[in-house]
Amino acid sequence: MSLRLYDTATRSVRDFTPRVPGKVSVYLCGVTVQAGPHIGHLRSGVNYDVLRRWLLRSGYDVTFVRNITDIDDKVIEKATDKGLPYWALAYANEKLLDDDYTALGVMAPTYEPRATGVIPEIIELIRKLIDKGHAYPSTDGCGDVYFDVRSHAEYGALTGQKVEDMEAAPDAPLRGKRDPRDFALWKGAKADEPADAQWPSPWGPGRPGWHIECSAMCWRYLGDEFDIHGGGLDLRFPHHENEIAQSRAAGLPFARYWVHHALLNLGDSKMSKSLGNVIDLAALVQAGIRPVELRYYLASPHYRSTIDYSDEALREAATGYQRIEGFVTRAAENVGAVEPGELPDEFVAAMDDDLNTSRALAVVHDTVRHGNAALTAGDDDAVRTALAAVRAMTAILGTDPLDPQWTAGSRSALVPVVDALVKLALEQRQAARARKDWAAADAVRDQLRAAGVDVEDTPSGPRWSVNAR
RNA sequence: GGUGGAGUGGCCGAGAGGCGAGGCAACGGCCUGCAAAGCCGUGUACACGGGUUCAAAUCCCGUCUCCACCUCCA
Repeated sequence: MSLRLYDTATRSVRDFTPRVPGKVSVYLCGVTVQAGPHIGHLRSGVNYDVLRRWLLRSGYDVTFVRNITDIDDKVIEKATDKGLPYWALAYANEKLLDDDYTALGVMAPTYEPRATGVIPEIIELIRKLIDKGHAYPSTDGCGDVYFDVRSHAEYGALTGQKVEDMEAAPDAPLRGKRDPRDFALWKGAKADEPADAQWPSPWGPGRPGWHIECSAMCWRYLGDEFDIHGGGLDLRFPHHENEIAQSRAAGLPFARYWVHHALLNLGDSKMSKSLGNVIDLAALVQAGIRPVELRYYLASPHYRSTIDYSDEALREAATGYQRIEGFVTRAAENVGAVEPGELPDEFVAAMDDDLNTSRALAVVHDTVRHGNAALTAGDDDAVRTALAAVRAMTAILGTDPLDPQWTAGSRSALVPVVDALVKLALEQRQAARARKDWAAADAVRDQLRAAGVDVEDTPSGPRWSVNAR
């Protein structure tokens, strides 16, 4: 049994077979950095990070490219509003995105190209398209170059639409278009646009249209054909449809599998910058949610299921994560930090089945339950087995509680100091308990709790931990 | 108007013709001085109306509601 993936282009789950045995190339449509990221963007990062980890664990050599779209109308507009060059705003937002991805344990991509870094490839692609009769310069002399939608018979195949049935963009001035559905490959510079947002081209100064950059980046970094192209459901049309049209019409085979993740809704609609219904990581951290808990929340539902965000559901997820974390830390205290081991067959089957993380997580919880029972029974071998399995499984999801990514904070030099101090207090408490002075014993525990230290009595004596929040 | 998708127990969330995924919450029990954690047990849910079938949450027909896309969007 090996990986099966849902492919949007065929609307079916297909066996995944990479183009080159043993190697997988992935292109993920990243973010247009017009603003800082919200948790919907983070879902995207986490979902594909899980895909990537699963491919790696399956033995593939993975080349993972995720782009940054650093120029477009809104970036220019917002930068101008703030009196900044477009590139300063784009870079600042790119850093914010990177910070959040890092905080959530999303692995850095193999490469992260920017749209403005592939202008030569973009010009080359446009030239090919014009030569083949799939693109034409605007007839009104504005410097735009358009893709001729009618010239490409496959146009609409990805989303199952017929060109005739599509609504013509209501706000689109025809400018020099032959058909209102034709889209810009190159946008001629306008008089009021900043000079540093323009590049020379055979069709006059200007900048790339929205879609062509991705075709160019795929081509430049992954070649004529590659395995998986990913992105949000909202990008299927027009963005991905247009990418396919451009690349195929230019003679490139392009992506072999199309993976789209569902969106994260807040209220009645998807979280989006333009609607303003946005929550970011900083706000959640402020509310006491740890990044690993957010990651768990984002990775738990299937990637093709919409997440209707709610504080309550996020808190419940955090509690669920803490159950796993509780077992892992207690187990490690008892039998030492066992390294991640073999994956249970059921977990592998769930992940191979179009990355069914929910089903995979059920296996994690089952294993945790058995591990807890083993802990109570004092069966160290069983504890070690369960711990190794839980660590291996959670590592795939990127939520292994013992991963240094998440334990770094508690590895403070102060830990031994606190440990010594707490031990002193616990000695007092044990003494009080020995003489059955429950009031005094409970007072110690209450004071420790107030100071941020939880005390639990176990068969092997009291243990302490810092309050989760 | 066109194209995809969804409605599952108090909540979240898998499943997709017959065996009650899993988590959170709740209740009962065990353990505990108490607590916490943990373990055991308890819930018979699949939007609605028809139909097919020995058997339907799962298939078919119809209805309702919701989401996404067709315009910048992860």
